[in-house]
Amino acid sequence: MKKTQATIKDLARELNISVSTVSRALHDRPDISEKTKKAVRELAEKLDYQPNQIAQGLRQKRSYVIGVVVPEIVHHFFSTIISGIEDIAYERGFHVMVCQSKESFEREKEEIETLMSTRVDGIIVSVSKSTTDFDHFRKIQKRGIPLIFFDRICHEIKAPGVVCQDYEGAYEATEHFIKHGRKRVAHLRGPEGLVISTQRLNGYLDALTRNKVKVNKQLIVPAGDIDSGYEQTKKLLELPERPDGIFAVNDNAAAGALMAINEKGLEAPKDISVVGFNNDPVITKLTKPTLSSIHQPGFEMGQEAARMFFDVLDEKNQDGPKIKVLPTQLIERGSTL
Amino acid sequence: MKKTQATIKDLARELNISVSTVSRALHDRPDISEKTKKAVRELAEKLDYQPNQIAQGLRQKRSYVIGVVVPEIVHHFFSTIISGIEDIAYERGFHVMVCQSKESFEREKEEIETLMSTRVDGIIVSVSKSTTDFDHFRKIQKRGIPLIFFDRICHEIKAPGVVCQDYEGAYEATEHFIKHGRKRVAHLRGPEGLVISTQRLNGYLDALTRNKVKVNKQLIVPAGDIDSGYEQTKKLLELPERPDGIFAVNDNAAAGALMAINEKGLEAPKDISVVGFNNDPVITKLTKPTLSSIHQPGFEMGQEAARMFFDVLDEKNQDGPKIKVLPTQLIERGSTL
DNA sequence: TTGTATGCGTTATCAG
DNA sequence: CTGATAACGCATACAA
Repeated sequence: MKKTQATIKDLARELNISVSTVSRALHDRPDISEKTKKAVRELAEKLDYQPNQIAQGLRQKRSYVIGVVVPEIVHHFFSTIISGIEDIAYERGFHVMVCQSKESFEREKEEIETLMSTRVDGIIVSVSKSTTDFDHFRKIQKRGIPLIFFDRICHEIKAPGVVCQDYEGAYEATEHFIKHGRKRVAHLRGPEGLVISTQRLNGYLDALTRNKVKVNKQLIVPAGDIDSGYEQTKKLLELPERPDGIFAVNDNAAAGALMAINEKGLEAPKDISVVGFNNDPVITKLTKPTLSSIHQPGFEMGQEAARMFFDVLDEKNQDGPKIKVLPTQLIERGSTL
Repeated sequence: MKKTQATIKDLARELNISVSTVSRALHDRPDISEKTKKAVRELAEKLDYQPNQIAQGLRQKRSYVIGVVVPEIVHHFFSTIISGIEDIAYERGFHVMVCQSKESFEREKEEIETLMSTRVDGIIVSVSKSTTDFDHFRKIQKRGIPLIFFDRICHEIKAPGVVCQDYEGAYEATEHFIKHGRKRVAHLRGPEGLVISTQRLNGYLDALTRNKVKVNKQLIVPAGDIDSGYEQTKKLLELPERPDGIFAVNDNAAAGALMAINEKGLEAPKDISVVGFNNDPVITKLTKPTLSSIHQPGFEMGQEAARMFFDVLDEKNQDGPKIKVLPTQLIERGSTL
């Protein structure tokens, strides 16, 4: 016995009717008698028939697949977003194909190329750190494939996107320090060229200046993971006037900062307050003390990105691409007071 | 101007040759003149032609997609495995479609159903905690679709799989405690019914008995995440004879255990040693002290699972489904001595 | 209410 | 060396 999946042809042959009748019965079209519908459905059940999406896709020029490109799925934030995208996609019978750029421009280009060759119906992207050329995104649009950005969007390309209040979150965190009397607030900043880094940096800078605190460039250093957060903070603590607050571009860097602080025999938040970004459920729980952080609604961001895709697909976006901004929120824990 | 992707037909029309010639030229068949090949290639380049994988798939009864079902992509271990699978898949021109069961049996069933309807060429699964019925796996095989298990395999189904030395890792960890004079070793165990839980439990039990340490059932409690690890350890520390070592089924539970230990004013590893499982790069760094853990080769496990899939596809597995066991390794950090 | 014919983009078979 | 044609599985316009 050969193991093959049943086709409508098989059903048609067995029932002595035409394939089109089978097709229509399966789709519950009104112009088919209840009797044949029932017969078709029963046989389909019996033979465990499942429509071949490949064939359907070819016919309807649609794959029912959304391509998603993220820097790394290991990051809690990105995997949460993927779940959000899936949530909406599944409601509409779409699947999600996830690719990782691993923060490499070359890989990002390749992944997009292969997604296009699988004829995904749309591509949702968070751009890699190292991407400075954007032709591969233009290519997507040139082919008429809906393109949506999330989190790390690309201002050079006219496309819808979802971000969260990076600027406002950073502003809030920084101002929180100042309101509690901290005057030497350091910033562990993200990589240059990434919009979110700039936004968070700007929020930090503006919060300082608007609260009449002088910006000290020595206190702005790059750090994006535990190790660099640790190293950079170690250096910061050597400064003649060491910081009394640290706002980090993400929770990993903030965790590294706390390690350096503890090692130095200092105490957070008494000597130095620390705020991270992402509100990672694991990291914020494990640091000593627990880490205050700016919460980003990752799941909702994924949902929104998927909705934007469907809006483009349904041609609902009358008035050009919009960037939607989702709210962030400072979650206070042990590392601030 | 309509935005459509160029097809083989477009190339043929433009060059005044037949589609079959174009197809053959594109595939670099020997029976086509260099001149036409060159012309075709150049035009393809110019029109940015990309083969339509949907059509190719229909024709060749192959989608070039591997379906992967994991409990949750947020876990570092699983996302690492996915990267491993992708690594091998991409070499062969295959893509990976990842689904999450979210530890729900129902969702696992659904995801597998939809993967089959997209006509994936194979399915690689790590079974959910709540799965106790296995008919959906049998269905995959009944349809002739290659099925591979990894990490959380299913002994009831005859299929190839990759696991790591869960038993041996647990044995090594437990014995390590005993060799260092610990006699009251507790175990934070995983959920019942999961093979890896049982394996790790058995490794723990056997290490005790073979080293002539009496098993104390009070010291075996369930815990799989930070919170339950914390709560259960708190209770363990209330025992008249509190444990002097804790072997946890994963790093999250171990991290929770360390929180309880620190809170109680005890010190690891002096008062209690702790070993986790997974060697999560973030968790093991952040606990106080840093967490010793059993390393599992996640990336390699993914690679191996993918290789097994291709072996089935290429009909290379002459002698029935094999279960491959990858080595684990105790990585010592601050929480043990 | 049902059947016939056609085409989606590609590849394989058979002619020439 | 190249072309015509059929087929993959399905859906739809058009007939009947």
